[in-house]
Amino acid sequence: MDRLDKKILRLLQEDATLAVADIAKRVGLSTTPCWRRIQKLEEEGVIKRRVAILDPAKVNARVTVFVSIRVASHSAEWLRRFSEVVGEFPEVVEFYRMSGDVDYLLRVVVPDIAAYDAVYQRLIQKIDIRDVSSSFAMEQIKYTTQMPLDYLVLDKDSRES
Amino acid sequence: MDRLDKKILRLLQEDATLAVADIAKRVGLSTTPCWRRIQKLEEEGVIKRRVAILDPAKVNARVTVFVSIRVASHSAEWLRRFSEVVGEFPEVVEFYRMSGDVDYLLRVVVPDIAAYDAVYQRLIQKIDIRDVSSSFAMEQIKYTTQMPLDYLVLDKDSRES
DNA sequence: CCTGAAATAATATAACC
DNA sequence: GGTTATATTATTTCAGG
Repeated sequence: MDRLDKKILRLLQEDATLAVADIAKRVGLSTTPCWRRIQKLEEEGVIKRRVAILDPAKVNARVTVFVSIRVASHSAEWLRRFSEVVGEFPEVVEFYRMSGDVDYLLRVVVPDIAAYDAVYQRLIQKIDIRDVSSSFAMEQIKYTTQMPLDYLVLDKDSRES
Repeated sequence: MDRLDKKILRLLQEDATLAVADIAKRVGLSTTPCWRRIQKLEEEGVIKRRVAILDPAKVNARVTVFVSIRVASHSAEWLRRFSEVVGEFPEVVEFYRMSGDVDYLLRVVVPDIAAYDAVYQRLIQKIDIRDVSSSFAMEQIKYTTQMPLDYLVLDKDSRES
């Protein structure tokens, strides 16, 4: 991964509809080698996918709730089951295992508080949780899918990881 | 927005590289009307953009930190300034104004704890914050950009909002 | 608003230096 | 890495239901 790959990634994180020829121009390459780089980045899994980003408000997903969870059990089996259950909820868009006070943190997306309560009820019914605390977001001030590329380690010989 | 638009959105949220002809087939349309629907969804802003999703680990953005912030001032001017500053940090990928105990919540993405500390220092140097609390994620168990479409309100006459 | 055909323009992909 | 073909797709147009 070198400087040019980084530039390409930056562009594709911004706008994945850019034509390869456009990207090539901006990066200072001709289209074929640029295309080959993009292929490689996809094969290596650096680029995982290309997706459409929707406007949450326009699909009635206006409210974000952060759900802090403290659990009873800490077994691997319990976590497996928990992950499975959470995976079934399309309203849960992010799910982290945390250090410290809270064991897990969920970001849940719903149209309103009532819908959140329904999700909450379904969730605690499916799985045993010791303690749940919900925090509501009033406003999403920033949201991006763009990873910071400032920490990328560049290499002359594009290695995989 | 009708049932077919919803299907289209579902597909494009999954994979934005699908050819219009493919989508059309899966949705049960021929390509021209399907293409027109996609155009319309873009014009209406339901589809905001198409982006490449990178593997955080492969671009050295392995660590997620949630930063809870309590502020000194609650003025609109302060928030404007705060938003501006936060916007300059590519490491801050999500930023919410919260209700309740915490005023703001940030999701910060960095390679490691040391890098987080550097971000933290830069941040509190640029802006006056009363209280900051950082929680580290040990593992990202789920992350998706797909909004749940179960709450979409369908209409015979595709209206804008 | 839909189907389907058909023509054109843009782009991706492949072959070759 | 570049240039030049070729194959796919997107995009537009048209006739008709």
